[in-house]
Amino acid sequence: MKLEQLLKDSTVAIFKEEFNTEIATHTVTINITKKEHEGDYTIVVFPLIKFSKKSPEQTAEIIGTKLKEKNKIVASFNVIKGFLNLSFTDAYWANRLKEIADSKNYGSFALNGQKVVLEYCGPNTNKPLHIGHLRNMLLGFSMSEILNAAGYDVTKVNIYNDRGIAICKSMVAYLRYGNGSTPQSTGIKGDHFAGDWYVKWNEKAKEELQTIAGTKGDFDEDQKLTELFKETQEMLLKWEAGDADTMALWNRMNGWVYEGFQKTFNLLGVDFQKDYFESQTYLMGKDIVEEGLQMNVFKKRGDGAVVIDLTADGLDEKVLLRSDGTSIYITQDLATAELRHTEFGMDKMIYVVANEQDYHFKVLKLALQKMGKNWADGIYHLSYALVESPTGRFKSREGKTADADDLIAEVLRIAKEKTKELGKTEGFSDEQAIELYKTIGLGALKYFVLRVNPYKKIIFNPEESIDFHGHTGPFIQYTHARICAILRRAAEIDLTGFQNLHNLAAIERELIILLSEYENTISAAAEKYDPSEVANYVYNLAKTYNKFYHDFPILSAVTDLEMKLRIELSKQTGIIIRKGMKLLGIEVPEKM
RNA sequence: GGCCCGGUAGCUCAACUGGAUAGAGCAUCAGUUUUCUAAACUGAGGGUCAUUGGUUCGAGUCCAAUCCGGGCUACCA
Repeated sequence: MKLEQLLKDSTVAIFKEEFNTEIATHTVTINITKKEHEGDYTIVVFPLIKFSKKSPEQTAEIIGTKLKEKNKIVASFNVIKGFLNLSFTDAYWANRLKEIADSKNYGSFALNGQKVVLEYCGPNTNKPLHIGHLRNMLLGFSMSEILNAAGYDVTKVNIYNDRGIAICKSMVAYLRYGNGSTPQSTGIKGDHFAGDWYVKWNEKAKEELQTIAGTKGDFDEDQKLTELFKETQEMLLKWEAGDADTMALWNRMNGWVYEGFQKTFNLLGVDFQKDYFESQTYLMGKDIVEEGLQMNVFKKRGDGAVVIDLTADGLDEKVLLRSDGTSIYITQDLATAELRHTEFGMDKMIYVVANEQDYHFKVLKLALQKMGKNWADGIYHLSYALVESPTGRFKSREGKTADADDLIAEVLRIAKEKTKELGKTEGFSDEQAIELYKTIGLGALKYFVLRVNPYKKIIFNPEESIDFHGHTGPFIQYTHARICAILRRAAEIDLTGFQNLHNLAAIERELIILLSEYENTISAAAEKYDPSEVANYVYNLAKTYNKFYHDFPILSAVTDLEMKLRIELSKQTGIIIRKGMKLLGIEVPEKM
């Protein structure tokens, strides 16, 4: 029985008995008691006084007295203004720890029968992954772990933007200047290799523009005047016509890119159960548009374009199909959504995509809902803000790219340097040491990104942002390593009966309460689609443990029972830290 | 112009969705190792929660207006 629920139900019953009124369970608000006051949980009685028709103090006093009478786990209570602070018996908390220790799957909910399709990453194949993808991947992966723990059946999918003018630019530049080089021959990672030719294309186009009169100074427009661009457009037409040579080159180049991406995915520990390719979906969508027209949800405009009128919903009239009958992005997305629904029959579909596309996803969801597709109610756009450098947005055109691979490499380098400095790898083999640098470096990076609420932008300064002290991944990892050290020494100790210790220190109770809140944290993170809930929870837990660790002897506790309980407390804290960090996609070392 | 999202300590972020004296970390200063890992712990200073009004027992949180910053408002993706 959940403590909160018990308190709420009891309070409702008390209102019936004492004040002869029915109150709704949700009017009883319960918080964890603030540290400066005595107590474990607090009932805020202000919302209840209109039912009790007594002063806040009197009401609190009555509820407190009756709660204590009815529940022997209530040890004492105090009333401050309208706040009823309840303390539970140490026996209750010691048994709560026992309960957590005994429950095998603490922190992973039973399957709830709901299916989720979660799309994330969504790279273009003409350039390497950048810091935005990094935030996307970390959020997406963590969200899938959290939803899994919350009982959902999650399928992770990726969609590759693998066609169009951009990849053709890479192909043309490679044909012209590549001389048959390959990632293997140059030693360049495949996605970077393809990206380099895309950069080359832009350089060459600019060179060519200097020989052309009548430019407007707008590269997006001017580039169309170049021979290079014409060649690229021809390439695109040949691709669309399925020309054998073009397809072969396209396949070859994209193959390199996927190989490169896969390395990054592996390093980060992210994965997908299914890949979608724009090249396979870009022609789809005519059917669903036709369906919408039949239903009179969409309409054909005078110029032949198919549109949906969303002005009543505060949006605009939105084109869904070009006047020449070809698909655009939204057309594909409509079709892909429908396709996924037939494939998976999911209850929720989550798109992890930057907030630049908020409008797009509103349109997508509304259009499908207006077509009467009930499953569209389960569409959720996990929108996240951009990652910016201290001087503003990272812009590839200004050469201020934040390449994901570079960033990861930099973090690993710093982790190695700092770890060696502290002499933490004594007694480690070379492989173990490298593994540790990776764990710590990635831990720092991932935690840095995930501790922030998704809708808030992140200011990222590669030199300064990665820290290993304080509110960081390595701080939490370190706490875990300390716990492991204790447990190694305590391996032989029989912990049976620890719950019989019935006088706990404040910090011990605080720790048990925190452990007790873990499942609530998972629920909150899943409901809000927000991994930062978990990140902040785990930090809080680690910080509290460190204080406990500092203030109390564990292995050399005075009594046997104290020792047992403290070891168990350490053990459970370690387990929850490991589980919580896993939800963030972060590993924790046993030594560091 | 319209719509969406931000604005909290010098910096990076919290605040249990309307609850108590707004909390952490970094940075600064001062401390804590013969005792389980000092990537730790303790203490100090640092705040007009962008501004102004409103709603109520109570507002960083809700409403209105204003000011800053960003995004969208494409038959691009």
